[in-house]
Amino acid sequence: MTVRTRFSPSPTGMIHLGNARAALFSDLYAAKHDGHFILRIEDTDVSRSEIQFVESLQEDLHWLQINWQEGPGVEGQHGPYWQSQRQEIYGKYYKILEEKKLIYPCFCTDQELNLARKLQLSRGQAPRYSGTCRKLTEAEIAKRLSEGQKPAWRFSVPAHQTIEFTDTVKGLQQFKSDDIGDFIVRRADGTAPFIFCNAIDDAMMEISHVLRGEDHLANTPRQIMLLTILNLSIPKYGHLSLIVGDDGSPLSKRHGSFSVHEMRAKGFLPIAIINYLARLGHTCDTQELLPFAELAKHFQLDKLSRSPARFDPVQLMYWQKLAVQSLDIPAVWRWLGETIQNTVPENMRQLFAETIKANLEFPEDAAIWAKIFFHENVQLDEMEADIVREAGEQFFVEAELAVDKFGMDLPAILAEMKQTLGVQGKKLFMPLRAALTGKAHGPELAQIAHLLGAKKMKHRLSRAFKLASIQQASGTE
RNA sequence: GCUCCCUUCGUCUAGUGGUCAGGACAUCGCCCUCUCACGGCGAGAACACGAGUUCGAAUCUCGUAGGGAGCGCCA
Repeated sequence: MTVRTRFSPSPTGMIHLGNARAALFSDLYAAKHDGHFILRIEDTDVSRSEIQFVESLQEDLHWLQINWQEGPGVEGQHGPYWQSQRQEIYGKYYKILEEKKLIYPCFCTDQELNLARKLQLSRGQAPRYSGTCRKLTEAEIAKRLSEGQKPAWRFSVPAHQTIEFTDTVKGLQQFKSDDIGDFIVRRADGTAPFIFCNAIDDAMMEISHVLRGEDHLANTPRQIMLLTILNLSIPKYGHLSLIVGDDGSPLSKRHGSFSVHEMRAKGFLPIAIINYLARLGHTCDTQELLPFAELAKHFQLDKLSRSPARFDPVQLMYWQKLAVQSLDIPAVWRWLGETIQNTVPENMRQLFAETIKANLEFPEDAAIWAKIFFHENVQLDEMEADIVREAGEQFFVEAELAVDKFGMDLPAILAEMKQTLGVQGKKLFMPLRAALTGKAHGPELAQIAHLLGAKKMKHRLSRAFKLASIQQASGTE
């Protein structure tokens, strides 16, 4: 059997980490089995769908390296891949259902429905369509239609049945049809709602495996009923447990920014995100940072966890660090982005990227170093100023002399200062580091020296000298 | 309220009747080292609770508690 999976977002917002995970898993599964991954845009809710979201969604997916073999921009055998363009397909099935008397028109208004729901809820019952319009006679229906009322159509859920299926993640599932109310399969305006078109499209597109959020679990028996009655093929369904925030509640803006778009803007690397996601609620038998193709090889449906997983930003950062370190220098340079690139002199690019790479998590970290290296002065914080004062005037006198003598050759400078001052180790390096960079921590000093150049080094050392002498003057009072 | 799903270190998880309950991230300590990071070594840290089945239960059964989802002319 050819594996065909799909991701079917509705373009009502930016793509989220949870969505991205469902898409990723679907793609990984297809890739693992040399199948097709299909992107289908479920834009049937015209009022909420926006074209801009369709575009950003595709962009985000591509950025994550989630690529579809059929879908928008990649036409295939089973198009169109926009649900809004598939409405006539559904018409055919409405006809069959109507002929078989499996659906009926419902004239109930929103108010009536809401009232009934509230009543049932207050009585401790599950809110379910009561079946008012199911009992309508032909004559009554004809009368209402002639009055110009526009009905929605509901599926007559059969009584006393058990719908069974084996979820590829959660195992055997059983639902009683008596727990399921007659649901709408066709809106009053003639369009098909999710439950219907999603199932029909999966069948039409010959989807073999559906991986979707657990929130769809209860929809599954309905869709199976429909497909069974229409004699269409039923995909294997697997329901992914949801991702929750660190407090166990559903992931939301409260927990930070988790739209793929924002993560991208922040500087997350796609490889970091997909490696993290592939190990969230899924066991991967290796701990290495893997490219997409490798991730696909290691993806297994039976390694999917049944329990909800917490999103852990710290663990994500681990993958981000690995991902950054795995980048080669040209890739680091590109990743830094234009703003930072513009602050680094052309001939310094290679050295700059090499020097700070190990200290980077995001491009914004590089911005700090670019400022330190290429702006005129550095600002010392209290701790760094203390280090400078403690070293004393003489330290910086000697340092300046050494720079005069050896330029930016730091090993030589250090050797000289070791001689003249008789200090070494931390006492030698820290004051220099503080004076030159304004920070107690950072990359290799020898490379920093080359980034700064002798002139800037002298300038900063003389400023450090002044700082140290003020301290000495006041200290002798 | 009803239906369904879930419950192993702080987090992600391995584990399918007999394990010193394993790994990763995080934390802490040591080493490496001019600092941070990297790397190496090590430590602390978990079977939600209660019954039952069994010679033996994280593993099977039933309850309880807690968390989540669904119950739309949204998807």
